[in-house]
Amino acid sequence: MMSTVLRVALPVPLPTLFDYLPPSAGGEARPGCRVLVPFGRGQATGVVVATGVEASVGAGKLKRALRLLDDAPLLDAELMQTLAWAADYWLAAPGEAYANALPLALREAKPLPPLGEECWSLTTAGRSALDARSRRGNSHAVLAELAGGALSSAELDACLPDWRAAARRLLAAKLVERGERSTAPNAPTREAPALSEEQRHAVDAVAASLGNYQSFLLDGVTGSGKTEVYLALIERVLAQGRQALLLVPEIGLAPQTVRRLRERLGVPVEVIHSNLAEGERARAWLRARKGEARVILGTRSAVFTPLPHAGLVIVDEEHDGAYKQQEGFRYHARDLAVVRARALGVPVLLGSGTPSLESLANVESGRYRALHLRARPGAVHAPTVQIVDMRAQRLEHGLSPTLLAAVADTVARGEQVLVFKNRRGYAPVLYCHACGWHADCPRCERPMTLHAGRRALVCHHCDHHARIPTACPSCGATELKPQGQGTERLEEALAVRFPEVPVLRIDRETTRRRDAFEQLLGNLRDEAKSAILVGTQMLAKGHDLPNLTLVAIVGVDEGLLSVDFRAGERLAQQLVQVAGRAGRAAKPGRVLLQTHHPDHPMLRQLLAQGYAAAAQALLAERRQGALPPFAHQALLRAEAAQRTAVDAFLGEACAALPADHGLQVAGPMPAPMPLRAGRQRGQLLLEAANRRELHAALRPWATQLARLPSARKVRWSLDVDPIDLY
DNA sequence: AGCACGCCGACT
DNA sequence: GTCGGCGTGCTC
Repeated sequence: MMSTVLRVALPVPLPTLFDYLPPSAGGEARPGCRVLVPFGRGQATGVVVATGVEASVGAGKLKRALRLLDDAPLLDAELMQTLAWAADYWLAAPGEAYANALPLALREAKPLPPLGEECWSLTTAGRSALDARSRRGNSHAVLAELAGGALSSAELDACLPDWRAAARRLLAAKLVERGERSTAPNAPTREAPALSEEQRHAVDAVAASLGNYQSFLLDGVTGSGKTEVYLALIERVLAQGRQALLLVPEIGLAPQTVRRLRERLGVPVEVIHSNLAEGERARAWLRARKGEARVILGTRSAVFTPLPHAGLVIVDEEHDGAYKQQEGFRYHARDLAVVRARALGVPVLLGSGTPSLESLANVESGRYRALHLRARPGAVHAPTVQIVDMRAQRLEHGLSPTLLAAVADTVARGEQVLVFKNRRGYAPVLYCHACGWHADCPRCERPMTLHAGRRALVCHHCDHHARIPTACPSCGATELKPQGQGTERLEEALAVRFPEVPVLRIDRETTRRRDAFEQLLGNLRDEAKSAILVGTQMLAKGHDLPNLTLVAIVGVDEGLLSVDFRAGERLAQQLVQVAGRAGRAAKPGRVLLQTHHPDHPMLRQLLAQGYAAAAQALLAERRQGALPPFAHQALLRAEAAQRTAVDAFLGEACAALPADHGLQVAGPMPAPMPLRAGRQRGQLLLEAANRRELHAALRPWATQLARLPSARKVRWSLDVDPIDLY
C-alpha cells in the first residue's frame, strides 16, 4: 500500500501539483489550508488541494511538509472548486491560480494579521511629550491629532498626508502605540431615491432570483441609473443577511462608488484593489471571509474574495477590457464572476451601457436574461450627434472649422467642451519634409511620439526616450515637422484660438499626481464657467460634469481601419461612452464626430440607430466570419531576442498539436507588432467552433509545451479567449 | 519562475 | 590562478 499524501499547489508556473507527506505535528490538513513545505533547496508556502490521495511519485522522492499554517481552510470549498475550474479553463499553472486568489500578505508563512482596522493612540509618555512640546514638525502634528483619541490610518491619511514616517519614529520612541479596533459603520445618511418604472422592473427581476443562480445583463446607457439598481439590490441582499460583491474595472471609479455605498447602506463596505497596501488588502479579504464585510467593492482581483454568505455578484461596465488579466494567470474576472455565482448559487448582474458582444450573444442564446434601462432620468434628451466630414475641409491642427465654430458657440454660452483624442503627446510622428524620413523607435521600429513639453521623442510601445533631432539624420535638412495630432497639440491650438477660456488637458501625463484629476474636475463640476477639456479615454468614464454640453471627437479613423476584428466593437463602445459625457443635467448635449470616413457603415448605424443596433450588426458579422463569440480562440505568443528562437518554438509547438485535433490553425506568424522593445515576437492562433473541442485539444498540449526544448529560449504564454491579438 | 550545477573567457 | 557568463536540469 502506497502512503497517502497531501497534494499541494505551489506558486510556480509549472503544470503540476506536488505531493507531500503530512506534517508530523499539528492538526488535520484539509483542502484550502496553507502549508509550509520544503521545495527545491528552499521552502515554499502552498495550498492543500487534496488529502489522503495516493502519491503520484515514488516514495523516495516524497518529502514531509514542514508545518500546517491554518487550522481551518483559508480558501473554502467553493473557492477551491472555482479555482480548479479556472486553472483548467485558462490552461494556467494550478499553483499560480491558487496563489492569485490570496492577497500577497497571505502567501507568506506568517500568522494572519488582526482583523480590525489599524489605529494609533498616544501612550502616557506621548501625552507628556505633547504637553512638553518636545517634538516638532510632523511628529508634533501626529501627537496633536491623537490627543483627542485614537485615530485609524485612514483618518490620519485624511488629516495629515505625511504622517507615516513620523508615526513610525514615535512608535519606536514608545510615544504612540498601534492597536486595532473593529470598523464601526456609519448609519445611512442618504435616502434611496424613488426608482423609475424600468429600474424597479430590473430590481424586481434580479430580486426574484435571489437564492438561485441566474445571469442578468443590465443594459443601460450612461446616466440611466444603473447604480441605483445596484444599490437597491444590495439593500435587499443585506436585508437577508447576505454579502454582495461589486466589481468595477478600475480603481479610479471606486472612491465615488464607495462613498455612495457607505452613505446609503450603513454596513461595513470593504474596498479591495491592487493599489491597497498589502496588509490592508489581506485584512479586508479576511473580514470578507469572516462574513464581517457585507459589501465588497473591488477591481479584477477582488473576484477571488471569499463570500461565505454570498447573496449577489455585480460586474459594472462588464465590457471593459480591464477585467482580463494580461499576464501570468490570464483569467477574465467577468467570466469568473459568472462561474462563481453559479457555484455560490446566487444571481450575477452584468451592467453596461455598451455590452460586450460576448454578453449579447449569451443573451441571444438564453444563457443571460436581458434587462434594459432606456430612459435617462437626469437628462432632458439624449445628445444629438453630428458627423463632420473632414475631407476637403481646411484643418487647423486637425480641427475643422465646423468643430471650432461649435466650440466657440458653446464657450460663448458659458458652457464646457470636451475635446476627445485618444492619443497622448504632441504629434504621433516627426518626419522630414525634405526626404520623408521619420523618427522610429530603434527597439520597436514604429514611429515615436513627439512630446513637446518634455522635449523628447517617446515610444508609446516600450517607453524608449530619445532627444528631438535638430536636423534630419538621413538628409541633413532642418525641416522636421510634427505630423498628426495628440492631446498636447490640441491643447496648444485651442489655447491660442480661445485665449479667454481655460483649456485643461487631462491625460496620463497631466494627472500623474494622485488627486490632480479629481481636483481639476471637482472645480469644473462646481463652477458654471466655460472651459475646454482636452483628453484621452481617461475622460470617457465616470465623472459627471453638469455644465459640459459639447463633446468633440477628433478623429476616430484609426479605429475604423484597424485589422483587429474587435476594433469596431471597441470603437462603438468608446464613442458611446464619450458621447455620454455631454449634457447630463438640465442642458441638452451635442456631440461632433470628425472623420474622413463619414459613410462608414458602422458609424452610420451607430448614429442612426444606437449602440444596440450597431452591436447586432457587428454580431452578425462575427457570426458570418466565424469569429468570437461564435468561435473560440486560444493564442500562443512567444518572444525572444532572436527571431529564429521564436520560429523554432512556434514550429515545434505547432507540430506537437495532437493529431486530428480538429482546430483551425493560423500561423506560426509574426505578431501584429513583430518587434517590440527589441524583442522578436510571433504567435500561433488556434480556433474551434466548439469550446469543448478546443479544450480537449489544448489541455494535453499546454502541459507539453513547457517540455519542448525550444521553450527555454523564448518567453511564451498561452492565452485562452484572448481579447487583444497584438 | 527560481536555483544550483557546470564548463569556458578577462581580471586581482 | 579565480570571478562570472548563461546553458541545462530540477523542483513532490
